[in-house]
Amino acid sequence: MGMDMLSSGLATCRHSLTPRQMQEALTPGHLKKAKLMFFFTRYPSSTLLKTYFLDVQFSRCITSQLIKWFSNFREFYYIQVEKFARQALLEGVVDACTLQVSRDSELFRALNMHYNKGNDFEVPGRFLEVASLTLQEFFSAVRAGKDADPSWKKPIYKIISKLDSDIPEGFKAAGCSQELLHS
DNA sequence: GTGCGACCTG
DNA sequence: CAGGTCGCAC
Repeated sequence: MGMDMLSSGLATCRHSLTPRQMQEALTPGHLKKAKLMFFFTRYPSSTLLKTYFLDVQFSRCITSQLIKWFSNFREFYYIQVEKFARQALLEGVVDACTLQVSRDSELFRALNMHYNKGNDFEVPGRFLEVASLTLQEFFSAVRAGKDADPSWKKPIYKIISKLDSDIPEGFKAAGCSQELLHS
């Protein structure tokens, strides 16, 4: 009721900055690059991001936007995995161990479609391992009825957050979006 | 106070 | 994906 909507956070980006200060926003190319980076890291720190987007003039807004992107990536990722985990449960899967995400599985297709649209990047095998583990964790949790707890996903996030791997140096190159589009 | 993450919404 | 809110930690 009448409260000012001036909450802190991303919305505070609009300030009286000179044209030169507020220049250089993130481009579609940066987004594409970020999506591919997701195959290696699900929880990149702002520090790490700064070292992989050397062509970006970081500001609180830019940093927040990049962090937000990965947050959105994770959201999509976990939703997809959970969906397939529940589906496997309904289909009568018994051993969580038998749930492996391969390059020809439907889950992979969905994820690859989202983060690697043109399928022009070779997804690292490590990502398949992480995805498989995530799938198994969700499967086991749901099967055990853990989802009754409002915060049942937290333990899973904790596990997955420790599985980030190093990002290839090639990603540091400004126009890497082009070179990476091989194989 | 600020930064970050999850969750919800459009 | 961006916008906003809430909660947690520093």
